[in-house]
Amino acid sequence: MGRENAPSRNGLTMVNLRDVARLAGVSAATASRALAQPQMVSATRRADVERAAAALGYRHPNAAPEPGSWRSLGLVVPDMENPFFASIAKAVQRRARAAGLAVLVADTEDDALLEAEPIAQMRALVDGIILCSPRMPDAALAELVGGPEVLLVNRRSDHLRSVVIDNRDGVRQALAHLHALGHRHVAYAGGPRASWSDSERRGGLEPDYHGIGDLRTTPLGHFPPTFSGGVAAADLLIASGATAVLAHNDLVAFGLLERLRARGVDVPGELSVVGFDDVPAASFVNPALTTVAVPLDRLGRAAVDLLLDPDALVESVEPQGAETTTPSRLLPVSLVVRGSSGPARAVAPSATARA
Amino acid sequence: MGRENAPSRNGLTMVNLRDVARLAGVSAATASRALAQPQMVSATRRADVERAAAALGYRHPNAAPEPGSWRSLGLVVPDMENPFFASIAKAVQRRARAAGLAVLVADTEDDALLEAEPIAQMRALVDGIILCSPRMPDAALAELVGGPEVLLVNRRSDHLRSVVIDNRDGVRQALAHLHALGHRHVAYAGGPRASWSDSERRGGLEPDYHGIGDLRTTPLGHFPPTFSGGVAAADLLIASGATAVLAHNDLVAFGLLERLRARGVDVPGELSVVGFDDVPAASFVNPALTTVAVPLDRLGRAAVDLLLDPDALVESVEPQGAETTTPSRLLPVSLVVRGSSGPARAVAPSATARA
DNA sequence: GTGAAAGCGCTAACAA
DNA sequence: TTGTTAGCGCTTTCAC
Repeated sequence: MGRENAPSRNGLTMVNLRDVARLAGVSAATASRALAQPQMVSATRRADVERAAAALGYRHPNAAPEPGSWRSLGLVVPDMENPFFASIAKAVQRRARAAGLAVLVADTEDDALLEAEPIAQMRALVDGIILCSPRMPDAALAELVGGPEVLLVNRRSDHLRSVVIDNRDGVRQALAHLHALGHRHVAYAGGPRASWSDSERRGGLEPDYHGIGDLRTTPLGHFPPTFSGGVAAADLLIASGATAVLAHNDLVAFGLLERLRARGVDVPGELSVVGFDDVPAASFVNPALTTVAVPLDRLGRAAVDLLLDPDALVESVEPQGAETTTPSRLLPVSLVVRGSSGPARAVAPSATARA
Repeated sequence: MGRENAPSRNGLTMVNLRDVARLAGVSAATASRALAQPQMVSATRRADVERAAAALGYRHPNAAPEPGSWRSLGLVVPDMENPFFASIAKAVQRRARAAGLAVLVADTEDDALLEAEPIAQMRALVDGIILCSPRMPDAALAELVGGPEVLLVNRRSDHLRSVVIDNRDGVRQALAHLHALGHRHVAYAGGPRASWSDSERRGGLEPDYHGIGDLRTTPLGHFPPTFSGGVAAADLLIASGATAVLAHNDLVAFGLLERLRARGVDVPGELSVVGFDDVPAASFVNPALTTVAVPLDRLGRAAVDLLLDPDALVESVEPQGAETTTPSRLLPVSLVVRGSSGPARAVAPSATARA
C-alpha cells in the first residue's frame, strides 16, 4: 500500500503533490516543476500552485527538515572570554533552553574579517542568528537579509532588526554623576573604531546632547576593549589633566585602575573612574567600579524573544525618532555608583603622580 | 528516467537497495524489510543484508543526514560566566572551527540535575560531546556510552575517555612554594562536594602525597566555586590561624582577597593567597594572584583533538598507574608566582585583624 | 520467512 | 509552457 513517509507523518494524513496539483487545477508534473524549477513554468500557474501548496500545508518529502523540527539558534560573539559577552551568551542560552532551542556559538576572535565565515556556516544549520556587536561594514550586514533571520545586538542597522541599549543616555548619566561630584573635565577612553557602541557613546559626550553647561570632555583615543587597552589609556589620561574618566567598558576601566595604581594615583581621591556594562567583576575589584549597568540578562532574553516572535513584548524605552527603517528595541541603562568615583579635588592628578 | 536523488549524489553513483539485495542474494523486498523491520526477517538473512549494505556503503535516501555530513560538536559547561569555562569554550571553539565543526553550547547553571537534559538533547544533534566538570554521579555518566561519543574534561571516569589536569601536582607545587616562603600552616578553601577536581586537590594536601614534613594543612570546608564562596571562606580562614591559603580556584581566591582587604588583613604581608586555574583576571587583581596555571587553551584543544581522533597526539604527562580502565590524558600544570604570596610572618593574622 | 507484483510519491523525457 | 507517460527507489500486500 502506501509508503513509509507518504500516507502519514506524525499520525496526520500527509498532503500529496497530487492534491496540490488537483487544487491548483494542473497536472502533478506541472506542480512539481512549479515548486522545484519555478522558471520553467508560467507565472500564473506558479502562483496557483504555490497558493494551493500553502493552503494545504504541503511539504516536499525529500526537503530539508522544516525549521520547526529541530529548532536551533546561532550566537556570534567577538570574544567569549569577555565577561560582557559571556553574560549575554548565558542569558541567551537560558532563554533558548526554555524555548527548547539548541544554541550554536561562534567566536569571531575580535576580527571583523573572521565574522563572515561562521555566519555563513551557521546559516545552513540554524533557524535564526543573534549577532553581537558586529564589526563588519553595514553593506555586509545587508547581505544577510533572506534565509534564517539575523538579529543584531549592540548595533543598529537599516537592514536588520536589533536590540540595543541606550548608550547615549548611559554616558549622560555618568557625566551627570561626575558633574554633581564637582568634576568639570572628564576624559573618555574609547573603544575600537569599528565599534558601533563606541560611536554611540561618543555621541553622548557632545554638549548638545548631555546639555551640561560647564563640562569639558576629552576623548583620549581608540583602544582595544580589553584590560590592556585600559592600561594603555591610563598614561594619556593622567597627562590630559582630567579629574575623571569614563571608560568604553568595564575591562578598560579595570586596566585604567591597575595602571593608575601603579602610577601612584589614588582612585577616587585624585581621579574618578567610571566604567560601562557592569560586568560581574565590577563589584569585585578594588575600589569597586562605578559603572553604567547594562541589563545583560534582559538583553539576551530580549534577543531570543524577538527572534522567535517579532512582536514579543520587551521592556524597552521608546526609540527616539524614526532613525532607522527597521524596528529596534532600546533597553534602558542605569548608573551604579560604587567606590571608584568621588568628589573632584582642586589639584589635577598629574601634579601628584609619581614617575 | 532517473530521479533527483536516486541515480547520483555528489557526482557519485548511489547504491540502490536493489544492489544490496543482489549482493546479499535476496529480493529487494527482503532487503527492505531487513533494514526497516529487522524482526520480520530471519537472523541469517538479516545478517547477509546488513553485511552487503555495509560493504556497499548503502544509505537510506530518507534517513537522517549521516553524522559526517554536518559535523558538529556539543560542549556542556556548568557556568559560562565563570572565566575558567569561558576560556575552555573559546579554545574548543577555535579548534572546532579549524576542523570545520560547529559548536553547540549548553550551560547547566551549576546544577547537577540540569545536566542530564541538555546532554540528552544534544546527543540527537551532534557527533560528539565535550562534558566539562560534570557533577552528575558516575552511574549517570555510564549511561552515556553508545551514541555520539562523550569526552570528559576535568573529571575521570571508568566509563568514558577524559582529559584532565594534574590537580594533585598543582597542589604540591603550591604547597612547596609556600613552604619555601616559610609557611608551615596552610589552609584550603575547598570547592563543591560533588566536584571531582576538588576531591583530587584535597588528595594533594595529604602528607603522604606531597611529602613535605613540617607542613600542616587545614581544609576550611566546601564553598561554591565563586567569588561569594571566597568571601564566605575568608573569615574561617582568619580564624584558622593559618599563614597562607590555597583556594579551590581563582574566583574563590578573588573573594578571599576582597574579604581580607575588608577585614584589614594585608596580603601578602600577613597572609599569602594562592589560587588555581590562572584565569585571565588573575593578573589584573591587586595584588596579582599567585596561582596554579592550568593550560586552558591546551585543555580545550586536546578535548577536540581526542574527540575527533582517539589517537591524537596530545602533550601530556604519563598517567601515573592504571587507575582507570578508560584512557585519559593528563595535562601538566605549573605554578605562576605573583604578588599575593610572600614570606611568612611570625605573627598569625588573627592577632592583627581588625574587627 | 520469502519473492513477485503492485503501489506510493516524485521527477524527467517526450510530444504537442 | 503544458500534460502524458515512463521511470526511479522503496515499501507493502499477497500468495506460497
